[in-house]
Amino acid sequence: MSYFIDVILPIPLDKEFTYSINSSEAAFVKPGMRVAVQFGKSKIYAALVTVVHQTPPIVYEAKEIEHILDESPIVTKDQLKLWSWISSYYMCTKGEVMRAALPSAFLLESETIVLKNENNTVDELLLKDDEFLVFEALQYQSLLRIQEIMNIVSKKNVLPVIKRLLEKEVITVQEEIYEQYKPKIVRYIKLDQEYKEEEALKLLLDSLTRAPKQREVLMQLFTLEAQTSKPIKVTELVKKSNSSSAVIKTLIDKNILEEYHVQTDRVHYEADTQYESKKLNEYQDIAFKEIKESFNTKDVCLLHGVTSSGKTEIYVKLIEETIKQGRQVLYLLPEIGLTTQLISRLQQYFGEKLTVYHSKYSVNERVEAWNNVKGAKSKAQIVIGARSAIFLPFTNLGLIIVDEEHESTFKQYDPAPRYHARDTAIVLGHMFKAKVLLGSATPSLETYYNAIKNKFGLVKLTRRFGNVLMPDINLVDVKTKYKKKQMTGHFSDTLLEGIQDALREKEQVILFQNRRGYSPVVECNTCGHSPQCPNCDVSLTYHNHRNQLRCHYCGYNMAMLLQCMACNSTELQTKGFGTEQIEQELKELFPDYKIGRMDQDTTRGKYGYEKIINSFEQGEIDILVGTQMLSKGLDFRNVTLVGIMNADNLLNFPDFRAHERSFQLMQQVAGRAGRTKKRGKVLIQTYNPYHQILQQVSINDFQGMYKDQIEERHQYKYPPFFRIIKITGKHKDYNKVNSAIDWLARSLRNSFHENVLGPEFPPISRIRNQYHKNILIKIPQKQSLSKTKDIIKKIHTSFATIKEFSGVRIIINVDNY
DNA sequence: AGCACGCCGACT
DNA sequence: GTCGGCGTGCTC
Repeated sequence: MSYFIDVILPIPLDKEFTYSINSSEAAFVKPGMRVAVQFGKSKIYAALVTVVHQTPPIVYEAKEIEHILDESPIVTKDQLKLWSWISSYYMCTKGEVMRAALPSAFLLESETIVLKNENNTVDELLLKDDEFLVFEALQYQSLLRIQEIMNIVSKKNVLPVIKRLLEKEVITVQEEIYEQYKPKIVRYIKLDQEYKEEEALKLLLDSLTRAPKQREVLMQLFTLEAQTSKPIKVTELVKKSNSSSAVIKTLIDKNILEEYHVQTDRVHYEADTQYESKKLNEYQDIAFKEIKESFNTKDVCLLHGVTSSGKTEIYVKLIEETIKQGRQVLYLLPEIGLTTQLISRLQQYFGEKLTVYHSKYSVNERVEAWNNVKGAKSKAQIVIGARSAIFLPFTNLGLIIVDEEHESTFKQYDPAPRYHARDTAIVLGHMFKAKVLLGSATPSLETYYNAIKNKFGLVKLTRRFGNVLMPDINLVDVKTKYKKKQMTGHFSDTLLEGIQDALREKEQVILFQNRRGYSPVVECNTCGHSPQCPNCDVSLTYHNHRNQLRCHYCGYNMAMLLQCMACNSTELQTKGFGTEQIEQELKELFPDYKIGRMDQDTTRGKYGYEKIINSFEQGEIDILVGTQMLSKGLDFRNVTLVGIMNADNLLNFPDFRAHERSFQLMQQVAGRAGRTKKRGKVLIQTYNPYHQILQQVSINDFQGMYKDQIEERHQYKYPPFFRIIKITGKHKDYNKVNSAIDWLARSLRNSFHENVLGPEFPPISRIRNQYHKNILIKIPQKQSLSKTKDIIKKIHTSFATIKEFSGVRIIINVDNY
């Protein structure tokens, strides 16, 4: 009897592949295990088994697998179900989902290594120069990696060289695969059984009088053993006894000491004093009860609570109840780097039961978290993480919390799968019959619509914690301020007075400017030319700090020009402003105060955020200037003034969500002000103070904003009334994308008629030397989603057969918002 | 995605 | 004349 398995490979191919296995392998292998398989001529991948069966493939001979990689499945059936849902809903391959879902340590790949061919004598004269270099290197080194060969011959394409050397039988090659995950082993030490008797011990110590070092080690070991019942680490003993590992090795060799190894986890928190969770105030308590009530009839509930209303405490109560039932909790956050404050708070309540999972953890740490979740270990009962945490192997999920539900970072944009973690979490919750709580001070229109339409429960929390008042928001009309000459740089007199007042009271100030760098455009005063990025269709942004011009899309940079590239005029002018310029102006205006800046440029590195946040918290910084980052869940006690430098560039963004986003962003930033007793103040500078959205922001009118925006969405056929799929073509040749996407749009129009928008070049049509062109497909609610996707797939397939358009990359983005 | 195979320009 | 550029097609 012959056996076969179907596997998913971690590459963007739509098919599953069939390999053959023998009967003993068939008895062992189960769906969800990884197997190493050869794919193509040389590559070996870790593939994931989905089905074990006995149907031989018809048109080809199945290859055999290399070997089985796991003792037991690492991926659960539920996960495979979720993967399928993601791949069909977001129109990507299962391989792409696999790549996103598994910690990279599970995705082994092979590497070709080059060895000397021992059973052949080489005539060196027959070798060419680069071949000889490799041959010579092999005389000193037993094996070479491709990377090393590249360095030796200083070429990037080394395959022809290797091929020729193989033909001349100078070398052999091997595929080396390795597991990246290495369990962390700790060496412990104890006294050999033989010396447990006091008599024997005494004799031993006497015998060591002439080896004082060894004696000292033993004495220390006794002391340590007396102090604690825990096992003693070798490293600890070395340190305490001031000796070396050599001494200990001698003792081990003499069979006086015995060493043993234990596998431990890298990630663990000290289970320091566990705080009792705080008692809820009356409003929180009502909200808590309402949420539970809504969970009786609905699976999803929206908690709409104004900024600093104490949503976290409610989450904590819900988490407590869920883990009491022995079920797991998933807590999703938009960006984990920004939320150390929240994590340490949760750690105080839940201590060891909490696992943090995100991309900045090492591959090994992630594997451990994965295994702990899979084994339903108590230390992973609560998982807090960014969007990729939805891929963990939960077995008994009871509650999912999606905090800051409106955040766009929940949607993955660039590599496929282009999934939305909030929406996927709802599907995941459904699979486990778990409850999903969405929390936000400024819910997204889609979610709020679902809540209004009774699809989700809706619970409101309108009071700030401790009855702190909502901040007082004022609009400052900079147009008249300029006319009346009441502006200093980019600051209106109103804003400056506000800052001075706050500083005088020893309070802190946050200033928001949604653009980094010094100025986004540099222009020649004589000829009007402005330096552009050579790879992208954008002006270069001037960064004063490094005196550089930088492209924010591809990272291209050059030294700041001294004269215009077109006319050699030395009169160059900067236009527009970013955080850097605000920082500089502030330094001149308030030389006695410390100014901090928080944007992508200052938060590089693992602890970039924390450094700035900490020093702001400690009061080392008086005024903090920053971009969007400032809006995300930071909790500063002493901030009483928030200034938004320029609201207009938010509102004028060419996107159907621009208004909603602006509202959310400004509300969130405003929410940073006045979190304690004193009422906070917010000043918004704008050229357009009568703009509807700004008016609504200023009076906290979420309902009004919702009503207006939802009407516009309805009128212009946008979500939640229509679904949207965006199709983008990319190619380095402008004409090629242009005609290819036009063709695609025409075919799509045959099926979807007026619901196909475009094709259109985006405002920035070239990024990294690739031209982009977009098509938008709007899908009415009554139109079947799956049929629509089938049609799109069919058109895509026939598109792919047209030779003329080959090389044009097509990106399909479902719910591209 | 990778990688091999195959066809055309720029160099020893 | 070869080297190496990239377009094309396939992978169980």
